[in-house]
Formats: sequence, structure tokens, C-alpha cells
Amino acid sequence: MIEQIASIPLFKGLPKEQLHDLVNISVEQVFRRGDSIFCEGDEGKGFYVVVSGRVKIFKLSTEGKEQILHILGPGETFGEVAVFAGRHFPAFAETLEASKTFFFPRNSFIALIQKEPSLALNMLAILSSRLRQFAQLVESLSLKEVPGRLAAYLLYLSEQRQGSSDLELDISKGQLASVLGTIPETLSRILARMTAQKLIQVNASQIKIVNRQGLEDLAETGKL
Amino acid sequence: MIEQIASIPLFKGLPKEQLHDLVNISVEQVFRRGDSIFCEGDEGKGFYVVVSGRVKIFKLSTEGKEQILHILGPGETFGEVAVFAGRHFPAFAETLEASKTFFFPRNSFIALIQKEPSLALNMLAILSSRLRQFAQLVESLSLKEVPGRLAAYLLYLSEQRQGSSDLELDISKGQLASVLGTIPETLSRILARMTAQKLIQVNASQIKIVNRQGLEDLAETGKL
DNA sequence: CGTGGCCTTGATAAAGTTCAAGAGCCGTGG
DNA sequence: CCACGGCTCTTGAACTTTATCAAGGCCACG
Repeated sequence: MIEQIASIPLFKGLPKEQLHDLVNISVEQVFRRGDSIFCEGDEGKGFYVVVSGRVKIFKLSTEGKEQILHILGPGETFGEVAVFAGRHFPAFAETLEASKTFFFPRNSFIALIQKEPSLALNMLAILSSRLRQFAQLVESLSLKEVPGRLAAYLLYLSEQRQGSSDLELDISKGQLASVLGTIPETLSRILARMTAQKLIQVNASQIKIVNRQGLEDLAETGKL
Repeated sequence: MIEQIASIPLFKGLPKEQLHDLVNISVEQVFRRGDSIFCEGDEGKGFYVVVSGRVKIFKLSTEGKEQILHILGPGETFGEVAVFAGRHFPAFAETLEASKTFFFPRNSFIALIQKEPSLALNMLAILSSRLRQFAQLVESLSLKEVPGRLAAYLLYLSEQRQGSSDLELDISKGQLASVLGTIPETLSRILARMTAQKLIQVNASQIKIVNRQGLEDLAETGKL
């Protein structure tokens, strides 16, 4: 367990002693696929780290449409906002698959921060990079149309995979639609169009980038 | 100057000694209306606090459409993301009116944080509440249509003003359109429709809420 | 009094959503 | 082993919302 904690980016560089403190205050939680972890508006008494599995953070409209804000994997944290500002969670959290998390209670964690400034700096880095992601998401949603967003997403995926052109979607197309701020029907049509234009090839959840330059232009200009 | 610094929320609760340190590392900057403070992609060697005036943070599409991410007034900070994650600014910053800022260089500030945990906690609170705002913005952009966003914005304004129904827009309608993720023409039409429906009355930058319940329904359901 | 900025209004076109129907896939159970 | 029900995904057609293009009004300021 101590190695698991030590491998979490948030806790990188902490002395052994503090890691032990963390182990002491952390609570392990196990979820099945599709379980709700918390709901928007719930009181947040602490935050979470994904140990295994995947978790989606999302907003819900009154009609039930969902907008995914993040998809988190092992080592990533969520729910910190409720720890440092306000007391309730600003969105929903649900597992995409069977998952394990560590939960860190608010007060104990804040006490720890006061002893260990580098923990605070790590947390600041994480929140900052999340703000950066959000800025990109907002830009994408309001400044680009769906084909541009999809192209940008595919290129991003490719980067994650060391530039490989053979991509495997690790989420369903319905979920992807929600990430892109649209609905499955629209995504389906645009994938079809991009295939017709020979930008990509699609085979179920396998997507191959055929014309990278074309995708880059599309992500830039938004015109398909 | 020391009183000015002491009155900034980020520095609330700091001992005098640290406030003096802050004065020593801060740089005062003066801008005229419409000046650019930094551009997306610029290297960020520190962050800013608005002393007087107002600053908008925004993204730009390739065609020139702008999406405002924040509008900041006295006491609010911006540019921190570049301090703690990455090194370049994720968006543009420009003054809306003649403004004064304090600039805090990255390294000196990080050094200070390590001495003063409550400074770190303040900063964490600020970043967290900004994340919360972003989550709301994303929700708004992807889940609601423009009338719903506008209704939500007006109600938010009303809240800011202790629930008053007589609102004074402190930004131009063109800027408001950009905040709402749309264009001036669309905003104009929707204001006209909402007036026709007797939800509001508009007189230049004066907006009066006539039917609060109706606005709330609209913000909730998005149907005008 | 004219000029430029900001706002409004109208006509048109594009993009996306909704509704409806059908195809493919998979696990379960007969 | 096959049939069934339940998913997810795809496709089509109508409709809605919003952007775009173009023109005109209002007001402040020189």
C-alpha cells in the first residue's frame, strides 16, 4: 500500500514519513463498473485518487444529456475542488469499469499540507494543469465545430500513444460523443464523413489515421 | 502599497513579515484600456493581481471569434496556471479599462509559498474555485442553449447585487455575447424575445427582471 | 455635422439535434 | 447451438438553433 501511495504523482518527492501519514489517513474503496462515487451537490469531505480502473467526471442537463469533463485513470485525483473551495462537489463521478480508489479526508489532508509545502506545490501543479485542460475544453466547445473537436481529440490520442496512427478508443463512442459535447448520432455521421474523405479508417473501436495533415488542418480550421 | 497587498484575498491572513517580502518581489504595472497584458502561448514568468480596473481572459478562434473565460476585478489574480504548470499562458489577457496590476515573479513566489503554508492554501482555494467556475461554464456551453445561458447569467448578476431586480451591465453587450459563447446579433435577438415575453425590460445597459420565476424556469429547462 | 463604434433587425444558410427505424453484436437461456 | 432481448451504433428526414451576411439606426465625439 505504501508503494501504491508513493507512485501517485500528487505525492511525488515526499519523504517516507509523510507517506506513512498518508497511508494512515487514507481509506480504500472498491467500486463496480457504473457505480456512482458521488453526485453533484453532495458534501465533499475529502478527495479521491484512482488506484485502478477509470472514473468519469461529468455534468448532467435536466433532459439527461451528459457532458464529460474528465476521464481519469490510475494515479489521477478528483474531488479536490470540494476540499479547498466550497464544500460540495461541482459534478458527478462514476466509474467506467471496476475500480479502486483511495479516499483522503479533508481535514487530515489539510493538516498534512501545512507540514509539507511540497505537497501543496504538487497539488497546485495538478489543479493548474486541470485549469489548462478546461480552458482548452471551453475553447473547443465554443470556438470549434464538432469535426474540429473530433480531429483535435484524435490527434491528442495519437500523441498519448507516442504518435501511433493506429488508435484504439478506450471509451465507447457514446462516451466519446459526450466528451466532445455532442450526441452519438452526430459523432457517427462525422466519423462516416471523415472516412469518406479518407482522413481516417474506422473499424469498431479501432481508428486509423490515414491523412494526418488533413486532420491537423481540420483541427485548426474546423472546416470539413 | 503594503495595505494594497494586504487587502488582496490571496494574501489574507499572512503575517506582516511575509507581506513585506511580497512588496519586495512585486512589480507594479499600469495599462490603458484595451492594452494586451499577455498572449496565449507567451512564456509566463509570474502571475498578476488586479489592483484597479478590469481584465478579461479569453480564447480566440482562428476566425477571430473570442470566448471570454473570466472577467477579473480588483483583488483577483490571473496567470497563475503558467506559474505552477507548463510555462506558457493558456489564454489571452487584455484590459477592459485603464488598469493597474501587481506582477509577482514565479521563483520568488514559489520560494515564499514554501515558507508560508497558508499562502499555499489560499492559492489552492482560488484555483479550486476557478475550477468550479469552469465546470459551470462548460456545463452552460454544452448543455444549454443561448437563452438558458443568458437567463442563468442574469440571475447570477442579480445574486451578486443582493437579489436586486434592477441590473446594470458592467460590460458591453458585445462582451456579454462573448461571455455567453455567442455573437452580438444572437444576443440582441434573444434580449428582444425575452422582452417580448415580459421576462425582462431592457434599456441600454439597464436590465430589469420582470418575471424572475420565468427566468428561473428558462435557466433550468432552456426552453424559451 | 459627419464619422465611427456599438447595437439591432432581416434574410439566408449551415450545423446540430430530435425522432424514428434498422443493423450488428453479445451474453443468456432454452 | 441457436434464438432472443438488450445494447450500441448507424442512417435518414424533418426541424430547431445559431451563425453569417448585409443594411440601417443610434449616439457620442471630434
